[in-house]
Amino acid sequence: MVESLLDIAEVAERSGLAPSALRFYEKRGLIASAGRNGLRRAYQPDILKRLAFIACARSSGFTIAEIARFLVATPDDTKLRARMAEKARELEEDIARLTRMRDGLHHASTCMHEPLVECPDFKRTFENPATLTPSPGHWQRTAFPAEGDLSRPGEVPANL
Amino acid sequence: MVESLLDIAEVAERSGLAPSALRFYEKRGLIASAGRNGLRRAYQPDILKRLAFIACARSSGFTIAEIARFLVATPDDTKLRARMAEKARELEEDIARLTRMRDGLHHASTCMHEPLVECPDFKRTFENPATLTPSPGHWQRTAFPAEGDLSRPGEVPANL
DNA sequence: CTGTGACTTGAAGCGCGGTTCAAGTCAAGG
DNA sequence: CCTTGACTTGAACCGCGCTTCAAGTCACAG
Repeated sequence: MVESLLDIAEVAERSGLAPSALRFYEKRGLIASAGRNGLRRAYQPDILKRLAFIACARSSGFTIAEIARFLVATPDDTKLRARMAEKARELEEDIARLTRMRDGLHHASTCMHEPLVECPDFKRTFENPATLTPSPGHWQRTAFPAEGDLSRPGEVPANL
Repeated sequence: MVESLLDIAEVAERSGLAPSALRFYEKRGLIASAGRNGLRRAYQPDILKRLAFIACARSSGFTIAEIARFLVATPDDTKLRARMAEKARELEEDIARLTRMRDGLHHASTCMHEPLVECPDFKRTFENPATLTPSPGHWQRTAFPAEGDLSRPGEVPANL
């Protein structure tokens, strides 16, 4: 049982996270190592599930600080639970927005309008009611290629 | 017709964006002013729709640079269109992940496990197959309160 | 003509989520 | 024993998406 522990490198590889990210998460209280082998962190195997949850939460729009709070939450923490319920509702909106965006993109990828954003069908997707703008303070990002040459499709101003 | 133009302050108010953000978007090529009144930018009313689209795209995980490219895209830009289709597929995954997270949160907000993250039902939500980790390079964020005292629910390490 | 005050600019700064770096430590192999 | 090399640390740095700041310009009121 003493030997079921995972080295940080192994955790990094299996989780897809950089070792530096693991140390960063530890500093922020998201994870903890089960002990050390010399200087080296040793993790219990179930750290991987925790990391999977963290990754899911991160990509769902939670900050590191939020996740840290969620991870130590107990049933009597009513405020946090209220916040969870609120977050669940926010996620509904996010889902609606993403669905719109997906539909819009899907159309744009096959539409013949010049330029694409001027297509009436496309615009209609974004014209309607709520679910367009996120509740204040709420966003996301996706790093674009950096690899692969998608970085220069439209010859954007390129200023700065 | 010459008087249907909007002042930057008006656009800011109606769009919910800060004037600085509008200037920033202009610098990045996302928007353009229709002209100037003295020094002041004057915008055509339909800028608001464009901004709504931009906000939706931003909150769907697109970077400023991506949006800039999308906004100038034409039907013959096959690479970009391929990327759009790919993005649409990624959004499917995002939606699946958000849906999971929503369900997990919804359960956690009414569950009696101590601590909440150890609830088997909750864990099961995140245990299964794909749709857990985002395709590499892909994330989002949500600023937490800052207002309202949610900032200290679990007395997290507080280091740093 | 003289404020006033909302805009203009470029440059610097900020918060987040890490990565990178220099310098140090340790276990294992030869 | 000494080397090797993967880990350790704290601190510095980075990219993104803005915001803030100092200094300047302009339209309009009085």
